[in-house]
Amino acid sequence: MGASRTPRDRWVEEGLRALADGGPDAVRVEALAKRLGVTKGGFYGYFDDRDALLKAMLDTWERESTDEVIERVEHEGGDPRTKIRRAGVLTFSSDRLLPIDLAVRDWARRDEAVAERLRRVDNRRMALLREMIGTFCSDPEEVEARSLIAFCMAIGQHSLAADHEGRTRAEVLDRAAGLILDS
Amino acid sequence: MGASRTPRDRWVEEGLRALADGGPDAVRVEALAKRLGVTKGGFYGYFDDRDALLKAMLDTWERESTDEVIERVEHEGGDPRTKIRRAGVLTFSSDRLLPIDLAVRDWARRDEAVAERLRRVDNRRMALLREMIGTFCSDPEEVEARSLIAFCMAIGQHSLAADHEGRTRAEVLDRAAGLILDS
DNA sequence: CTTACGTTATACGCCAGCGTATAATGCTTG
DNA sequence: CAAGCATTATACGCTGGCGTATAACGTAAG
Repeated sequence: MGASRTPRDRWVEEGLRALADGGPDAVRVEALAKRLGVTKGGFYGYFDDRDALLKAMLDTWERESTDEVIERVEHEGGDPRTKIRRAGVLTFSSDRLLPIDLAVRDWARRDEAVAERLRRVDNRRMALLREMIGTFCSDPEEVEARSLIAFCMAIGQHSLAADHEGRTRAEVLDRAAGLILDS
Repeated sequence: MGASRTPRDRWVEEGLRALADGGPDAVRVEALAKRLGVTKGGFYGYFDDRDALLKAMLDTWERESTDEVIERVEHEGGDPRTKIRRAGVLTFSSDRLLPIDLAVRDWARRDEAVAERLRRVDNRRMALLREMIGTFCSDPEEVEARSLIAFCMAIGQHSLAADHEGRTRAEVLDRAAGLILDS
């Protein structure tokens, strides 16, 4: 048998890159083919149509941004605050996952199926936050509130264009994290 | 002279609606015409091309989401916490402005000119937050941190799909606002 | 070396959308 | 009422993108 010269995964990978760069509308079969250095000839051997690729991309994203992140966080251990920051780093400092995450969030506002997937992912992340923050904060209402704040910060900071008058964003974020994560 | 049956503003308005619903790629001249009950015939009397419409839309959005909001907030008065909440309500609870705002944020990640506009808008909002929070918090570092948190919450909450185990989002948000805005 | 099979290239029909040209329409003013 | 002019409809050419069909290609197995 001829080996797969452009395997299914390469299409998914390139699709995720296009999604990150230009949103779902930028995921064009022929454009991906061009970037892969082939024509779209082989594409329809792996996928029924463009929509099947989009689904496969979301499958990959969902798996990578939950199971793999959580597994690594649990495996590497550390105290709760360290775990929170590490989960944040793994998800939201990744050049790979972060832009995809942001694109998916915007996509979810227009596509109910995507919104459903995002809800699954966010609920797992939120559960992790609750667990970690719950170890040093006893009021359940406040645990929930702080978890929400932490999550909103992790996402929102990347959608925010404001400057900070001499301070760097990282400095302000560090101070903000202190306010939320210190009991 | 024949009165303008479909004035320039109607095109901008319908364009903003399309942007809110489907992002910049959904702003299609012929689709807007259909929704306006006309053909695209008149469009090119007002705009050189589709790109000119996009610019006009951003002009309108920029004006409405800064000058008009700030003017109303300043005019209606109240104590700082009230003003903050009112500015948030005006911008981020508006069925009209909120979806446009979120769409513009995503757009800005891919278009430097849009990012530049967003930076102007966000800096003005951030200045308002700083001023208000500065009235009950003396440490400038902490003012900046709290302002960033408040802003991230205002935006981020709408991109977040997680549930809250029996509580409503509004309840959790209220508690979170308390943590940030109480000195 | 040849065959068989999976992969890729090429060519096609189709539709959506942009921008232009030109004709029809309907106010508005004289 | 008629003329003039802005607005709108219609028709066109063009491009890009989807999905299909078929032919060329290359590699592994016999």
